[in-house]
Amino acid sequence: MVSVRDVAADARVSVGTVSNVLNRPERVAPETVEKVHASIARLGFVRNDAARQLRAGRSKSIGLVVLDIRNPFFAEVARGAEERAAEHGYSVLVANSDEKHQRESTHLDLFEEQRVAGVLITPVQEALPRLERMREHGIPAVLVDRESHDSRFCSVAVDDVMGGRIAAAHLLDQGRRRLALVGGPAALRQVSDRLRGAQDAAAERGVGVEFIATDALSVEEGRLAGERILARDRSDRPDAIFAANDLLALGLLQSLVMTGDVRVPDDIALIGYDDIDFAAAAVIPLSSVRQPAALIGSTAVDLLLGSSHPADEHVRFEPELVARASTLGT
Amino acid sequence: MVSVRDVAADARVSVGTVSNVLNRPERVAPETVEKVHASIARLGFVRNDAARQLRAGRSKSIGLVVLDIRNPFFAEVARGAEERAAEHGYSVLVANSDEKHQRESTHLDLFEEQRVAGVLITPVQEALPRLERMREHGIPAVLVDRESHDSRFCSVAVDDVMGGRIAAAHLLDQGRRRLALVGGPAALRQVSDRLRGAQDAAAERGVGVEFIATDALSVEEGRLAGERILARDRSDRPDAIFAANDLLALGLLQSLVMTGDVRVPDDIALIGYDDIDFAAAAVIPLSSVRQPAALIGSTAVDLLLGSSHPADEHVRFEPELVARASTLGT
DNA sequence: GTCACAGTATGAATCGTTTCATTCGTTGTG
DNA sequence: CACAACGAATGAAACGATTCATACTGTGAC
Repeated sequence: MVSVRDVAADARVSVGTVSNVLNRPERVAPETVEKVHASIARLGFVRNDAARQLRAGRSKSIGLVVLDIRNPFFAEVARGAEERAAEHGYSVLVANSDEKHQRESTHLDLFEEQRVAGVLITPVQEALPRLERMREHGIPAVLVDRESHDSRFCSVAVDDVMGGRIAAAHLLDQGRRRLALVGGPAALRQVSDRLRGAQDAAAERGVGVEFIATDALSVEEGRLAGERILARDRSDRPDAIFAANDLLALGLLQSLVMTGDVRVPDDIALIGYDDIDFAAAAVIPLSSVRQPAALIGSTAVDLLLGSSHPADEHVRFEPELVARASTLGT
Repeated sequence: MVSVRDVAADARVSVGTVSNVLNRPERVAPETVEKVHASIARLGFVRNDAARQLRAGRSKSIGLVVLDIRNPFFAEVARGAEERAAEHGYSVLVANSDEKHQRESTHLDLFEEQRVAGVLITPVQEALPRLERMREHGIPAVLVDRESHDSRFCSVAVDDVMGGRIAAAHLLDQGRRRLALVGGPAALRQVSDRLRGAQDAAAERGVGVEFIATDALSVEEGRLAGERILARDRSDRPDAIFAANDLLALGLLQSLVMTGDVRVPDDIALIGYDDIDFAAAAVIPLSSVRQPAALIGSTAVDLLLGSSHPADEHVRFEPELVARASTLGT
């Protein structure tokens, strides 16, 4: 493997000069730069990032921990983050927690060992103590898709309580009264906040919200929840369902409408959350609550790398109702 | 920042012993192990991966370059790869080429600087020379979702020509004769192979296949292609469309069915490719050609890390027709 | 009492890059 | 002609973990 030393020898300059050519060519005489570049090309030299990092004490990577990369919402967040990070000369390491503490923790360990410049994370639950410790070790964190007023972490979030409120209010406006929220695990802030918002909106009109728990926020879990609802007596079913995300909603559609005998929205109105690309093309075009995914990702990077910002800046975007056939009828 | 040296001092042992506790505790006396662990915990020591890598000469990461991480097919491939890699103690760095040479190349540069253990890649076009050079530098590659008989690289692929054949044959079986393939860029092997397979199947029955080019394989591009088709005279439209992937197909559905006046499958039958989760829940449940995404990812990792395998093993999976309403009618 | 040996622990050398205090050489000025 | 000043290049030190040849200790055998 060829190193700066080899390049230096080949170009008949010192290693320091090679390094300067690489990092601040303006301090090196043009013809020397030329000469060194020629040697680099001839020998096929490739900088060793590990050595560079070791010296620098810090890597040029940002860790991103999401709940589920298969959820297009998070895929989009990741893309937004990646793009902005690249502009700053950083790259993004994406890790999946699969909504599991254990996996989240393992990934944070890895990120710590890599001395990432910072971590963007959608915590599974209360990961704050762990993140505090990391910050003491010089690794800052930005909470993504998650409010954090109490703590001293930056955060980028969409108001999930308001989102839940918007979704439920919309269902109520359509004349529905037997509301259910499908989602889980309940410990996820996304789920509990959206539920709370829905309950608030419902309570104002004197109705309650049933909570139908799932093990995860996936299409498959949505399908299973749908089957459980189908197993009930017709009179015992909700007349409106608010799914905690679009994956669940699409799964629900599959079992309720396609294998079941439920008409949407006639029998049950359905609204999802995130407004992923696929929602608009669903069997019954899916109403949803839109979040600016890519913007969330890029903003999180800005907060992490921004030098001017205070240690606890909170950016909050507003969710937006996108009403389609699944709640409006034809 | 606390280092092995600090731990050693705190535990009153040598740095070598600390390292041994970390890496081969069986060679260290139990009580010493105990003592060192206590110091590690007390000081909050975290191993510096850069230093470790520098010494080792190689990282415990695998680079994965996909065309588009927002495509659930690739998200699933990534997950499959990640899971298998974790079993071997490796992690996966996912990078997006967005079907652009430039970006692909930049990511490969980065991976090379990081001395990754290997690269899994779905090349944008002919990236073989570049990959050969990387192999000479000790970084092996496995081609993903891409045949490679000519070269000496391992590959994991699904027979795209056969997939195209299956899709077209199915459309022809439904009595369609004016076939079109929507996809692009044409330089992508995925696109050209699927087109070729479709043309072969069509030619056998004496019909041709129109090629409707798109700039990318995305929902948005599908929408645009749909609009272009809608702009045509009714009599000039195809009666069956084979979309090069499900994203395009879902975009086509959106413009053809939801904003346009086309009935699917009555006026135009539509089939996609990949059978992503969302295909089954589409406005018209989408027929598709299924590929075992997660298996592709995990197999690629096996090929890369497998010690026994020859340098040019080729794993090929068979695509599978999944016929739904978008080609079958109700 | 000596020797061999196993079980542990040691610490200097190493990986490849960057940094920075120095040195070198040239030009311009008084 | 001496000296200041500046641009350019130098090379040793440092980053932190791992490795490996060596040293130490105590036990059992002869």
